[in-house]
Amino acid sequence: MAMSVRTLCLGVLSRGPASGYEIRKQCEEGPFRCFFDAGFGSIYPALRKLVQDGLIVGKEEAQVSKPDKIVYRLTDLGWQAFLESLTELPGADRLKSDFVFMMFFADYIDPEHLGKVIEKRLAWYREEIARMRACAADMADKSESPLGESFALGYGLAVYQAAERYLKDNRDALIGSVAARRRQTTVEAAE
Amino acid sequence: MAMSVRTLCLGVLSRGPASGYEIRKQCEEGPFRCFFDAGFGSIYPALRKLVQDGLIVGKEEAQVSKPDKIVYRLTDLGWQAFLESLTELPGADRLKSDFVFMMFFADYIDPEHLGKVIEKRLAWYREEIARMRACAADMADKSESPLGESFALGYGLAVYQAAERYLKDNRDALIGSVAARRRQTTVEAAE
DNA sequence: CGTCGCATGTAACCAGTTACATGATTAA
DNA sequence: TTAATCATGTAACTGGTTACATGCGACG
Repeated sequence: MAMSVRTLCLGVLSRGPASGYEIRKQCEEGPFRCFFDAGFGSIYPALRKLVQDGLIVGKEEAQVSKPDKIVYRLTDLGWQAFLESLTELPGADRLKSDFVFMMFFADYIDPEHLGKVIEKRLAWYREEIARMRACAADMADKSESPLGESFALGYGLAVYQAAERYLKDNRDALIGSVAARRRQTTVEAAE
Repeated sequence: MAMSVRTLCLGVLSRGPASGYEIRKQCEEGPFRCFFDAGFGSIYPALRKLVQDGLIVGKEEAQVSKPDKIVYRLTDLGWQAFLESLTELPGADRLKSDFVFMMFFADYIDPEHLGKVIEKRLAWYREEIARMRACAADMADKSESPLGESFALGYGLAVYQAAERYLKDNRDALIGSVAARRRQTTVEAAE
């Protein structure tokens, strides 16, 4: 299965009709947040393509004190394509982390800056974890909420918590060691 | 800091001279493996660009019973650029996971296929964890190995282990529930 | 005698990002 | 009146992937 903005849109629409703007919102805020990202610049063209291919249909809806919006929903063909995509094998995960790249070269980073960077990441993780917890609580309220959604959310939560814990537990040792090594090399250079 | 193949090459070369081919190998096998990925099609052009910009220099080296290779190393300017890139703030991580996308819609997946997919992912995690452990052991042998490298490796290990554990602990419940719900809806449809 | 590993590269392609354009309404 | 939110979209660009081209030596 090649996860692209295209399949992402099908997935979001399988949960109910939505406009392009709302799809974007769900990527930013909903349970999707941690795994997917797509900007307007990729969503709108994808939606148009999906309409062309007959996988979705759009209906313009007027709103009070808001611009009109085009609400899309899956067609039978769209449902078929979506369900079929779920029978394939998922491709490999791809993680691109500037942060880990940086940590990899921590020895070259000023300990003070290093501390700041890790602190910031830690704060970010905590925010994300809180958001996910809130999302999980929301889900628990609704009975008959999809099993997959809570499984995926739990998965993300487990991973984020592990990352948070690792950073919390190892940050001081790393920063301390880097600082110590720096002092040492400074002394050596002076001799 | 915008992590790109360009900065990736600088990072790899900061650990010692290497050819384009060797850089690729390190991305595939070394401690970089879990965080970065780049093919020849992006590495070779990046290297040429870096030479043009004066950040690295290449020297052709003959080898016995192997094709010649071009070994690159950082120039002073290259070191400067690399170190400076480490003073910036890292961008947000981007994870693209077909697997989590699929799990999100587990309710629509045939339980048998679901089991197979999760099993495969679990096996993959175990392989990766073993590889990382071996890599960590290698590092421990060498004294004076960079602190950042083991920190980054430990971080990856922590995350992968958490993912593995979550999958192991929750897989049966998920598959069971999906199967049960399917049976139920089948019965309801029959009525 | 085939094919795998080493080694370098190019060209076409594609997906997605960024920046821009438009415009109404609402809250500070 | 300024900024923010809702809402849709386009055009240019960038970065990276894929597939191809080339060639030698080793191994089975």
